Amino acid sequence: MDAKRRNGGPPRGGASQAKRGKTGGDWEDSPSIFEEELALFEEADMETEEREGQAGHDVIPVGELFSADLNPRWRRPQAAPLNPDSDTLVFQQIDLDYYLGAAVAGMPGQSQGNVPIIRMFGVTDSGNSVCCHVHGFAPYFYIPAPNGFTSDHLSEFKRELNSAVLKDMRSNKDNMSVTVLAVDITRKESMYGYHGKRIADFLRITMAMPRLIAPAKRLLEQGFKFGPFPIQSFSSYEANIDFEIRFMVDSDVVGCCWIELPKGKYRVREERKVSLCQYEVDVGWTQLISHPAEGEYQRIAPLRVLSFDIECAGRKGIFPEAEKDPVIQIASMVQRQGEKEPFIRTVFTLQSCSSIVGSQVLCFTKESQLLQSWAEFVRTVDADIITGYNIQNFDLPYLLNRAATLKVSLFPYLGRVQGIKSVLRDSSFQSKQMGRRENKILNMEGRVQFDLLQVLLRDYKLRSYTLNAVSFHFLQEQKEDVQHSIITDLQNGNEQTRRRLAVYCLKDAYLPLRLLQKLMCVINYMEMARVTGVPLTYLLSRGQQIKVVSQLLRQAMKQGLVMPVVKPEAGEDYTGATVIEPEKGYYSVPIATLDFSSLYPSIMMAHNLCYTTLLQKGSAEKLGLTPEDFIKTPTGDLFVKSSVRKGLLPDILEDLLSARKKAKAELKKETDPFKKQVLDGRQLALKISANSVYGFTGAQVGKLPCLEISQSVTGFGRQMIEQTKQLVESKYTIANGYQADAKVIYGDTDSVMVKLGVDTVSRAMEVGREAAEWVSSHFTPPIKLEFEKVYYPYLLINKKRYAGLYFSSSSDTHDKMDCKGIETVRRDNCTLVANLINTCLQTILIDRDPQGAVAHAKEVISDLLCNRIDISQLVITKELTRTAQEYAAKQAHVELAESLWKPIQIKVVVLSLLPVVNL
DNA sequence: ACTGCGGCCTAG
DNA sequence: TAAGCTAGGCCGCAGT
Repeated sequence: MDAKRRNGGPPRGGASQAKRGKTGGDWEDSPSIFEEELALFEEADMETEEREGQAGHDVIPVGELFSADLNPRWRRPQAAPLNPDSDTLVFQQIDLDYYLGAAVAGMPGQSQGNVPIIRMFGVTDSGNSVCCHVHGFAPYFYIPAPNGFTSDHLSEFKRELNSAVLKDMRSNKDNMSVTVLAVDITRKESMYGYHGKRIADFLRITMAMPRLIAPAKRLLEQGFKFGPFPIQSFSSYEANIDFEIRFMVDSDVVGCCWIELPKGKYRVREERKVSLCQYEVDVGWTQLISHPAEGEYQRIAPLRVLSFDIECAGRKGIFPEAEKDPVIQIASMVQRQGEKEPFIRTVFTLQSCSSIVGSQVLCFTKESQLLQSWAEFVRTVDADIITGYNIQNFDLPYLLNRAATLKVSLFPYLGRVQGIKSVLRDSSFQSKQMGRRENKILNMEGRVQFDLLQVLLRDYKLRSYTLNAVSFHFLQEQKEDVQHSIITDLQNGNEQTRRRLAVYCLKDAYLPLRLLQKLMCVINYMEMARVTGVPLTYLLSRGQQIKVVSQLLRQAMKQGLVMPVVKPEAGEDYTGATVIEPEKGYYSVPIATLDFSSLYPSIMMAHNLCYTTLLQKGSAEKLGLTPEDFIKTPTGDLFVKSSVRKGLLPDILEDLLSARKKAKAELKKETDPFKKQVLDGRQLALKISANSVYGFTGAQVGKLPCLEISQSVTGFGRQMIEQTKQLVESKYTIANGYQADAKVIYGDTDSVMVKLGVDTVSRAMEVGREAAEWVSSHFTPPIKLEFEKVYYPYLLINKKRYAGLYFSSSSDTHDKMDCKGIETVRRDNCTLVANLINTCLQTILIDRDPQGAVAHAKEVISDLLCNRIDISQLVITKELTRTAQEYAAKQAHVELAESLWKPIQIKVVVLSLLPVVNL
């Protein structure tokens, strides 16, 4: 195995070897479909722009020379002159960070020493890139003012804290003298717990730099003495907020929103530009206008998305190492967001390469030239988004290490800020949800790295994450057929064999673009950034919590509430949802399914559950509240009603869900497919966000856990599903004139499956709808039970394991066969088991032929026992999914299942399924 | 043969 | 320093 990973290669081991057949050797055959596709791009190009043309079939023997002007399309459109006195600058911000730098004269904020400066990168409607330095915003946090504190004490407090922080510094390499910029008294209230709207004095402590917040907080916590006050320990508020988030919340900027710099309010940098962007400007942080993503500001700028893929020539059987094995090709495709096709298609090759219609081939004689030129290409194209498959953990690190080995000194400047070197770091990211994940991180200021593999790992549960498998799954398309083991041979062949490799490489750069488009990743992620208010990059690099924090802070600020810093400590788990004991069996009658829509969010809204409404022990008495003022939840926790105070979380949830309703309504009306996609992405983001609020309150090792909220939510849920069962079973009875006594045969968390005793799907739908409406009337809005679907027939195997034919749109034909929890949907089974069970289920549910299912199972098992089935079908996916990353990175072979999945076990699986079917 | 437990993955 | 939640089936394994 010479070079590439991620090629869904053949399993190792004897039995499957024979099936390989089609390896290299026949590369003189007719052009592949992909080549024809490339050629079509060429034709389209010619039509649209005769004069320019991409000279797509050109082969450019670059050799020692490289000019960034080789192709006029590489550069962004010429930027019109910008006059800050008469022109307003409007751009969509896509990346936001901060740096420490010297203050710029005329800008607000400290003028001494290094100051934190927010930097926004973005693109204008005309496709010009912008780098905007935002000045004057400084980090801060709060502490409650001690008793007796007045404004007379401010300067003393400030002085003492400043000197304490200075003394605490191990080294003061910036030679700072001022660490505490300001201390002010403000009227605030803690968001944790209801205490009678008791607004109190808080000290707002502004620090010179973000990294000074933590030591200041620690010193104040440890016990701090100043002036006449005794030594005391201060709890802190909002001292754990990322500086970017702090800025965005305070300036009402959300991720990927449009920013307007009004004329006369900003300055243009001509000389002393530090970025490669076309416009570089300075602005005071209060001068910029942030537009909410509504109306015309829902649009997306023509961002440049660059996808690339590299090939390296490894040694036989050794995974390529950047210190030893050369990079031989880099294919790149660049597409403007919203367009259908990439407008730049190019491949950089080492040694000569025959032409490829529809793409530009640049040939280099020296690898170092190839690398340097590609870096130059990236800077020239000035991509906003960089994508590819596993670029984060393979391609980019490899290129960087290779360039370092070859001492290509100009290579590692891939960001948009001049002079900032891209360096590699290791990071480990750990969460209960995703386990520990080791990642490499490469800084590329101003460009968003959008590794498709990472997106898929986050958002999709797949059996295999190889590019080939993923492409097949989503696009019904596969990679070009080149075995990775022959890559080195292709390279060492002639310009024809290298051409074949280049086509392969181009396709690997093209597929991520196609997938990005098909899955609407860019749009969906942007909408998520807009809805939750975090920068786009956070969505791939951070967890769920930061999104809730961002929303919480925004809502809290409106009401003068501040968020406490809590020390994380794990405690006892709390009780979750109820799963109704299933009446296992095969049902040849329609089963109606009723669901509470957005159960947990609607519980929180209906009962006003929030940090700000929680009555802690003794609070009710202390505040003299009457029983009408608050409720007692099923877990015995107390919360004030919205008549006393409306909670923040219900507010957030209402905003999210009403925005979702709006998006769905607009979606219905919209005809433009592109705008439709945006709206659909938005409603999805809104739904996900609403659902993650509950999880946030229950995250014990989190930013602000509140188990009273989360356990009350699940407590209400348990009560509701129980009550729903009772209601349905008490109303739909023979005694009440119905055909039969209804029976809830199963239910999980927010749903009940009801046998209504009707014999047709359409009747089940009618009664189901009616029942849902009637049950809903017993609950506080916005809690609502909805009719969702009918299963007919229905096979209930166990808790969380069932299958059925799913009817919802029509009562005549089923939409699909729905399988939950069964081997067919689990990724820890070999495909043979999944396929066998799937076929059996189909036979049982669609053909209604359980005997046939048994016969089929027996046949497969006997085939297996007699070695009539290719053992390669027994390849397991368990290893693969667990270490999907390493798999993709190393092209690890999957193992044969013999050790784990013996035929006998398949028998067991099948037999556990079939008895339920009344054999 | 049974039980308890950890690992894995799913349902919701 | 950063990390959404619990319920629960089923497998393999160790101990009795």
